[in-house]
Amino acid sequence: MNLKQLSDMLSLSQTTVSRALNGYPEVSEETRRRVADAARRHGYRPNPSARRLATGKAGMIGYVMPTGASVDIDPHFVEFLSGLGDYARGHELDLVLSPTAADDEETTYRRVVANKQVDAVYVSSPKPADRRIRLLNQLGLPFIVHGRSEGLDFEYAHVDIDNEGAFHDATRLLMQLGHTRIGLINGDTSQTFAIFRERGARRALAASGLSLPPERVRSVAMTEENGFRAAKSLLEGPEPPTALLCSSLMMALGVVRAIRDLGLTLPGDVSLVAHDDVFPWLKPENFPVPLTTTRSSIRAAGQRVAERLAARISRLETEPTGEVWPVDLVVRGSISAAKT
Amino acid sequence: MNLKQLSDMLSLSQTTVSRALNGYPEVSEETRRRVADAARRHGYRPNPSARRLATGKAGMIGYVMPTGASVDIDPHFVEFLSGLGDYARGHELDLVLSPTAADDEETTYRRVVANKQVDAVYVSSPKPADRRIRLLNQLGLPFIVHGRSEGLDFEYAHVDIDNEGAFHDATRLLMQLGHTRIGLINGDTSQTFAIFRERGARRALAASGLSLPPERVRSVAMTEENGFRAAKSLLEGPEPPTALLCSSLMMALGVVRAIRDLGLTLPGDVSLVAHDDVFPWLKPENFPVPLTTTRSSIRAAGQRVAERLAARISRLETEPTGEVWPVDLVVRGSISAAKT
DNA sequence: GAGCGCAGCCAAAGCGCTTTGACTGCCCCC
DNA sequence: GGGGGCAGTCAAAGCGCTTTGGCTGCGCTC
Repeated sequence: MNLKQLSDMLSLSQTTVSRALNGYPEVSEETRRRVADAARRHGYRPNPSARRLATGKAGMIGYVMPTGASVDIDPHFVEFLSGLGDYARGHELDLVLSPTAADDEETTYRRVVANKQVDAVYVSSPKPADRRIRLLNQLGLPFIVHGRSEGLDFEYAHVDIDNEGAFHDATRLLMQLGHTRIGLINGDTSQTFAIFRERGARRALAASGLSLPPERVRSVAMTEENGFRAAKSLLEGPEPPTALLCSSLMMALGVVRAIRDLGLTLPGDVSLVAHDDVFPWLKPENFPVPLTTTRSSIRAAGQRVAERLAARISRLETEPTGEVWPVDLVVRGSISAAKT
Repeated sequence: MNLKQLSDMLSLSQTTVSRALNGYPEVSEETRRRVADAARRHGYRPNPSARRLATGKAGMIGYVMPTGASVDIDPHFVEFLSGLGDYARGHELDLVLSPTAADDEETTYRRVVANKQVDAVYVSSPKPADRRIRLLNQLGLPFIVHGRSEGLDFEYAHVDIDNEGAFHDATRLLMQLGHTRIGLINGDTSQTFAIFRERGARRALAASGLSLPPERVRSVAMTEENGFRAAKSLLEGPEPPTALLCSSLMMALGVVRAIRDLGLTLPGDVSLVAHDDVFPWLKPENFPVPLTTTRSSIRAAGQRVAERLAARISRLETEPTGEVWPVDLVVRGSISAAKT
């Protein structure tokens, strides 16, 4: 059933039927009702390809997804996706993933824009002065960044969590417990979230005249293995930290293993605070020693991003506003007072 | 730049230009070259919306993604996605995720088909007599199942691993070490992969006149927490198993924690074999005791599925053939001879 | 030299929508 | 009663491709 058949059936023009269905005002209420009725009865659904050709609107949101042999999509993505889906499901909004070589995202973005494949995109894992953001801003495609960049000379819409505040507070908490040598096992500092976290830790330490020397920081891809290695190298060094901050639960697994491996106790010898993105399949309270965490649900962020993306598409939202969510600090058993 | 402009520029008809670009034979070689040259120089790219309207082909593959408050997309998905991306990236194939309520996938599939949004879809986590497969078969949309269903009266294309064989072999190995009471901590048996695994274990035991009584089996969502609970309840029961089979590394984390929690040793008191889907961020060799695993890369499966999907779209592949991959058995430290 | 086949090209008809611009009554006002 | 305004409707022109069904002219055959 297409528009023509429907309009013939109703002895109306395609114009009128189209307008009736799309809520244009210049259609009488009665006609509108007749049309809506008939459309429902016959299960008429406008053909999206045709509509897209005519309007240029795709009814989809996009994500340019870096892939490649050396690229691992990380499991955070799936949580974000769950959130996106939570919202999109109710709105018949589909998501288009465009795989791209990690070193050539620009081409893919341009293709996506040129093809009018999607009405908006979201950008994840921003870096400082992120080129993708600059590009999208310039191309004029609506977008929302999950996270924040830095050093861009324009505003852009984003949803982020207060990474700096979270790690500041976590660090201060450790300091209140008497820790002065605090190590940071961070994600890759080419990404802003990691930079902010480090900054937060540093700021808290500085407030008491302490510092976070480079040798007490590790910035690595957030895997169990890297967590293990980082913790081990930190704890085996001279003047080992008495407390560790860790940017992900996956790394925390490795950290805990390293602590045990070295015959140390948690939290007796080493206190640990990790960041928890709230995975259903790995919970900080279920660690051998329940983990104190800074907590923020990535899934919730996904929902919000989807919601705002939809708002931008329909022009309900136009300002390039950022929002930054506070992060919970959840105290559990993995921290204790520093030995004196 | 659109077709008309390009053809005007070349003083050719749109027909000829279109045919030249799409490799039709009734175009002279010289013309074809001229056209190709001009197209490249001016960066002409056919508008996919128009093409799709004209041909009905979308140039995308789809996935109907269950979501909802009570649905957790699991991290295996992201690995599969990586694989899909590995292939798709080189072929400008995009992936459309259509979020759906978990209890109403059919509507979404029908919508996707009616809208001609995608040229093919893949189906994951099949159940016995899976309705989605039946539906797709009936609707005539090309598809590939990652995994297998059972009890369907028609053939369909799929890529699966030999779950039964894997767990059979793992079980046999444990039996060769003298274990007779073997427990199974499985995924949700509403899914065929879990059914096959259980069957494999059962078959191996039966071969020696042993059995796998229901009280020695747990079938749960594959989270760390569930692994912990399952292992604990198995090991605390009467006649506890001396060896455990476990369907995922995430659960294995919980299993290991339970073993420790009970003051048991791995592999002294309990041997453990887990299935490893090959995550970059959690590796069996990095467990406190390196894990013996049945191993198969989900990412590789994703690549293969994408490849075959593309082949089906272009009608290079038409037979509903299934392929079943053998699974590696990788022996590491988590198993030992049963105490006598 | 009539007739045929074929290579190469083209005009035009879709594909199924949206949107522009115009038209028809009808009411109302002066 | 002529004219302006407005509500409601419509025909037709896109959107940018693909594909159908010719058409032309050349070389060949008998």
